[in-house]
Amino acid sequence: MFPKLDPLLHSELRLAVMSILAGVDEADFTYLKKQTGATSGNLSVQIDKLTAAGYITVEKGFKGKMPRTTCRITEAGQGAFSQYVEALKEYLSASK
Amino acid sequence: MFPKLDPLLHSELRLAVMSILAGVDEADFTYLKKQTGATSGNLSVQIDKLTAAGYITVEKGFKGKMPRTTCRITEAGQGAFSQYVEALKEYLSASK
DNA sequence: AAATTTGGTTTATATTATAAACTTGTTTAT
DNA sequence: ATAAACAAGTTTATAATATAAACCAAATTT
Repeated sequence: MFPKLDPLLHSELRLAVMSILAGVDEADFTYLKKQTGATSGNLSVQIDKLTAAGYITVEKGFKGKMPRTTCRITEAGQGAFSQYVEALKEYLSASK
Repeated sequence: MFPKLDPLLHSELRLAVMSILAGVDEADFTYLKKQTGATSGNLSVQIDKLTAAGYITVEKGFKGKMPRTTCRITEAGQGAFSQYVEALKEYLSASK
């Protein structure tokens, strides 16, 4: 009745990050930070976890002389996100 | 952009419990346990938290000679659940 | 050239979820 | 009548998670 929710996505900040990345081609660290309102430390850790899971990829480069970390969602990440959304609907609509 | 998700509801088991209670007049401990597949210990703890938050009420009685714990959602609980659902939608549809 | 800002990472702490062990009482079998 | 098994939970311990605080290196500003 209640499907298991992917613990990697059932986290406020990681979900927000995935939600942003799902709708955009790429986004860099500072953009994600601004949009989510997260602290750098928290964001850094959560990005690592999503990367380790293969849900996103991280590319490190420079924008001029400043470091720049760019994130993209992967196919696997898109799939997991969709599945999570579907699973969650079961929880939200069980009352019907 | 991303509203804060009520941490009391952003938990797999508590959300399942609230989801069930939102659609029914009352439900007892064993019913909730069967429907959610949770262990007794986990369920007991999460019910306590929902009770402490005022989201549900617990009534202890007997069914024949056996103890029976009946749970109901409160007005506050209904409200918090609805708000949570609305907030969550922001996360799921940010990609649009 | 000192101070500040940018863009992060690492480490420590607080919170949470979960499971394991225990309790109390009831049925069922011997 | 008594022991064994079961029901319905609670309490306590452990593992996992989230979050914040502290730190670092390089670039920019004053």
